Amino acid sequence: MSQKFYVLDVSYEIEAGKPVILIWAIDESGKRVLLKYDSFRPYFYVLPKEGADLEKLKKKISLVSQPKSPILNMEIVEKKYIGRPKKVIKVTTLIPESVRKYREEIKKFEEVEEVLEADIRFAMRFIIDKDVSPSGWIECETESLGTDKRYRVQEVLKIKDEPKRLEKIEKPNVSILAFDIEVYNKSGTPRPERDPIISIAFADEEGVVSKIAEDKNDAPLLWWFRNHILKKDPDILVGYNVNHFDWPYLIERAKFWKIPLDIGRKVGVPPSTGAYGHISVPGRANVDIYDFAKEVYEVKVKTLENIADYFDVMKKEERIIIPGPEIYKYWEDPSKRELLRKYNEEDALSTFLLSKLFLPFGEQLSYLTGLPLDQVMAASVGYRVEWYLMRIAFKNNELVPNRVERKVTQSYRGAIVLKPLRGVFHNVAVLDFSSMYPNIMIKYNVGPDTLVRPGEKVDPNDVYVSPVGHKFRKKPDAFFKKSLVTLLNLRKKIKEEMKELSEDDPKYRLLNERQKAVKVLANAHYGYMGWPHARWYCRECAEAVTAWGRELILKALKIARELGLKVIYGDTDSLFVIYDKEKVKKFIEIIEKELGFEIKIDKIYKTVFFTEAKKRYAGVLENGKIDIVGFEAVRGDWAEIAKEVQETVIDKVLRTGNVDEAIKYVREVISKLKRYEVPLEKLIIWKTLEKSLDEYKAEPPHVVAAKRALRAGYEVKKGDKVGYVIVKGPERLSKRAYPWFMIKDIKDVDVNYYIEHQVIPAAMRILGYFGVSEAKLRGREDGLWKFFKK
DNA sequence: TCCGGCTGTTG
DNA sequence: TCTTGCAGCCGGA
Repeated sequence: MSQKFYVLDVSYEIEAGKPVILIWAIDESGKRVLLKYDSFRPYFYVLPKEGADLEKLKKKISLVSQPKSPILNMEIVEKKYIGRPKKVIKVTTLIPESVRKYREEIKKFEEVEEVLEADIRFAMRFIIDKDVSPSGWIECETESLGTDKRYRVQEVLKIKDEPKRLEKIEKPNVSILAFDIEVYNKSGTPRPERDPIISIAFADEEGVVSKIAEDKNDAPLLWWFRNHILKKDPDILVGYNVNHFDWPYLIERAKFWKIPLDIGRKVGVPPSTGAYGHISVPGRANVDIYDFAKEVYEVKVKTLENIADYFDVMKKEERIIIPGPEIYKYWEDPSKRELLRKYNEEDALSTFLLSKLFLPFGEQLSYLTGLPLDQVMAASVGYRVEWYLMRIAFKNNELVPNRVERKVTQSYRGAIVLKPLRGVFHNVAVLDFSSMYPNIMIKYNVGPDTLVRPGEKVDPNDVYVSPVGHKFRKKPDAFFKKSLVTLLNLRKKIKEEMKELSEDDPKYRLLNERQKAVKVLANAHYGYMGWPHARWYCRECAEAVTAWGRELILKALKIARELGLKVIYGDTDSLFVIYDKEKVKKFIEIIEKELGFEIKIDKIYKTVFFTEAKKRYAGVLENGKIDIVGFEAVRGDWAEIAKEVQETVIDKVLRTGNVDEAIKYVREVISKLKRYEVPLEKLIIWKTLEKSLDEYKAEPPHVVAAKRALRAGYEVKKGDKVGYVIVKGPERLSKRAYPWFMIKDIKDVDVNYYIEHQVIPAAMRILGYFGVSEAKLRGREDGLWKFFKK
């Protein structure tokens, strides 16, 4: 009988010398099962050199066959390689690990041009070939193998026929368990070989539980951790920054005590490091919520508290926050241990609540790309696009190009940014080309397969010529075009389906996440082409796309002016115009008719303000909300106090036009600073260490502060955010930068720096354009001051 | 006073 | 480890 299964993860194992695909799944009744499929075999392609004798080559390949993993089959197949038809030999073997060895050997043959698709992991190969989607459904004929002590599932089943993809949107009840650990860290950054775990908390649908270590022996805690997961048997494990902190720490501590950490669904198998630096747990999806947080760029300092606060999951004012460097104190003091427990539990709970919010999108991205849920968010944007493209390639009989090491090649020209008209404007419409780059790629059939290479002869009627001279064949459809059309049509279909549903239908929510995932993938295609690491890298293609984009926006600008629309500003695919309803309507029609692209009103500003700087403006939207773009207020590398001041000034000036009140407000903040009444946390400046400390040529403040933290015993590495504060003293500024947690007394802080270099510049950036002088802002009269300065 | 290093942003 | 264009701070010559 045919059965339906929701796929959680796909892996494989070698059983009796043969590979068996393992599909960890949930059946329609909610039973956790393991499906075994034993008739899939690893393979790769051999692309012969021009004119090579294929039969001879086959014989030569058969000679390298090894008994442990013999070459089972060789077949000459017709494929396409970057759009050109090719005859290749498909070589099938037995053991996935042997593919690499065969590749290295066969690559050396003089008749061989390239060995292709020999670097696709076996489980992914299966997912692509059988069109299986993790976080989606399959249907197949099965035979029960009953229970099996080796696997922690309710039933093991053997797939008797072929697993078939099933389009079914409903989701079974997938169980989520969140956890968080706290560790002892008296001497700065905790070290697992020395510092024990002092508290662990779990959170799920049923609530929160935790356990605190009684002494420095954390073995009981580790056993409790293991047994709690096994008891709960979650499908998805979540945590915050677990891939780079909690898991490596737990694994080290478990090693120290020789405690088995086999918390997955395979008995005796501990977590291991996966392809994208994530921790892989057999049979469960181990998901790091930090991977979602990374992409929430509205939140600058991405601590769990900040992300949870931003998404209204747990407000900062309503919870306990213990600063990292002080955690150990709460454990050492018995009267404070309950606070530590509370803190730990609130972290686990907020992680759980965030996972409910984020996972649906991750599941849809997983469904589309084919990457299992635990990998898809850990993988970078480029890899997500690439796995999606590999599925498209398989469906179109296209060979997947190998990854090639490329030097940092010459860069290319990007988009156009118009110089804004300086000042305050009312009733401004922002007109945006819809999906400009994807639509250019589709219209001009852009791709490495249609690109006319130097020396190739073509009829001028058969190609599109970009403004920078690159030519693309009009036929057949480019590989990227197929991919994009598929995505754009899918999005249309999803949106139509959504119209039939009410917004509180769970199916609506799922479809909405899916259409968002589709959009993300489509929009990343252009950037992918310009990524030197991409398999389908094509610099000329990316260059042509931006060139067509520039042409398009300039043509639109001309049309707007001819219609008498006043253009204030424009960037890449948008034009800001004074909103004249009739003219804008006409403009949209002309763009559609004459240029063949869709342009839409994205938003309307009641008031919008520009300095002469590009990519910086602020406005009040029709709904009354303030929108700030580019200015210090929306950057993460300015002190909170400066951002707050600028935001308030913008609000006052744009909404009420009350410049005097803004001045009064700034003066008050300056006075507060002088009286040390602004809390330290609003004075921290956060910057990322983009390199490791010894790579810096210069010594900017955040590097100086980072070095101080390092000397104090804190681990500081590339990619970390460093929060520093400027203190008083005679030396130059950077020498006075200290890590925020090393400041003992707020009176050590150089408030003058914050007044002169943070608050006043941030306020003046706006007020300067309303005729306010720095002297006036400081409370002095204009005149003499100005005279002396000049 | 100018330039390069550096970061975080932009669409 | 998806792209380029841009502003602005800081140190050092």
